[in-house]
Amino acid sequence: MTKKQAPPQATIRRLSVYLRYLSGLENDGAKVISSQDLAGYLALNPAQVRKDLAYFGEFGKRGVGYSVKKLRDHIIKILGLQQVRKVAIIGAGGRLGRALALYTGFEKRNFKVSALFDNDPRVIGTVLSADAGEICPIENLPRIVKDRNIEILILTVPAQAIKEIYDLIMLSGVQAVLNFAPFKLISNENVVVNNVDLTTELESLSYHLRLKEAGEPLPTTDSTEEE
Amino acid sequence: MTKKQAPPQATIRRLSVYLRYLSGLENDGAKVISSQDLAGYLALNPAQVRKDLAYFGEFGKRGVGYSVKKLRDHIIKILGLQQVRKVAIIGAGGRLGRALALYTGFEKRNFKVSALFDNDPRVIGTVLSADAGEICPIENLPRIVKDRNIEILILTVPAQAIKEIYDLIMLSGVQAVLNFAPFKLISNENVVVNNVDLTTELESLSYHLRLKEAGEPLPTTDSTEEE
DNA sequence: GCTTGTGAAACGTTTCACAGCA
DNA sequence: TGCTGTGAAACGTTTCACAAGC
Repeated sequence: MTKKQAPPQATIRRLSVYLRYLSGLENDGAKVISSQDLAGYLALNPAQVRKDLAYFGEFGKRGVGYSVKKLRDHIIKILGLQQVRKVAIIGAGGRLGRALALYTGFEKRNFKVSALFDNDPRVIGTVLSADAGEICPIENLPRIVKDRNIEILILTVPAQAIKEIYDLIMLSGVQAVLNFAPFKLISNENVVVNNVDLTTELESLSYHLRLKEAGEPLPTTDSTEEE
Repeated sequence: MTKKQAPPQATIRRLSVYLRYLSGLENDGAKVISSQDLAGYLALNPAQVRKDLAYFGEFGKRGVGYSVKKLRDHIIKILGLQQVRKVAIIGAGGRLGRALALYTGFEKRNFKVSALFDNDPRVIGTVLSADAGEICPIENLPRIVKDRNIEILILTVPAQAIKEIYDLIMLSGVQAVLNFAPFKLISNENVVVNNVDLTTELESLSYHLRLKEAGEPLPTTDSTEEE
């Protein structure tokens, strides 16, 4: 095995998808899976699956495939999912924030919503779940993040709130942010940011609708889509 | 001007981001913006901004920049946002579905939630908003999509529901899907799909946290997507 | 002067094709 | 035989660098 280079971001995301599929396979009692089968299910190229996994070691057996259980355990380790990751939601009084605060799917995947924040006095003090406790004022973010060892912040605030919270986030020392707010947060050396922009998702779909309206029953094989 | 090739998917998404920024600029009274300034604000390369725009025409003036108003209008046309796009939510009884059904931000961007679906008898018949009317049984999806000219479906259903709804979606003739459900839907020639996977977003952040724990340097990346 | 539009170069990711091994 | 692991090729996107034009 030679010197490995850093895996692409896309590889990390696919690992997460492989993991979910492998968990299902294990429940069904499957012992072994080939890159062919894994790729087929997810509409990927088998070589890509093998490359993705090879970034992290040699997990397969030639002529056989990958042990479902062993591969699953490896991916859990690679993604750092053995331990519970504590999460806080900023903007917990809004619709999306509340929905995420009450969403139970995170716990199944080892993420625990452990604090809630908002700046609206009407919701501060409200209790949405036992684990997360009451909604706290945003000013308390740095202290509470440290007290409760929060590792990930989920942002669901309106656009104008960014000015108010950016410095507090940086002060908090948190290292990862999942941003649903309608502005792009840039990763820096201290904080990794994943941006999810619902408007952009809908607008990119609108673009494809417009393309079809414009009538491109095509001579050439187009395939404008991605994952 | 020579033969244009198809713009990358990433370009389409950036157009959506440019559009939001341009709208803000216009409110602030700005008349002209350079690729330099636009790129600076969004942490992009100026050449990339120019290339993105050049896929669709020559909108700028050399030595000057781009007219904020004209560029904004162009992007609206490119993305097909002049007209209202009707949206339906499948899984409107769940937490995320409800939050999106009640979210008012879509309307501001010209998307109108015009129908709601669920398969839970306890929520069918419930009215969440005047425009969307009452929550309908999923069986009615194909008929209602056609009756109300729904163009985009938003999926917020649990994993096991896919078997039940996949054929109904294809039958409905809808051409675009925004999928929040924890399985990957593949685009085909009839339907474009954007996948947003909350678990994958969190797990990729967990990977970066684990990297830092292991004491490795961080390549600053960011994401979106996807897919 | 300044900024756009664009070929060409650089970079990154995916796919191919096959050696190596069970 | 069957499937993995991997260099090399193919492909796609981003960045550079500069000619063209205001």
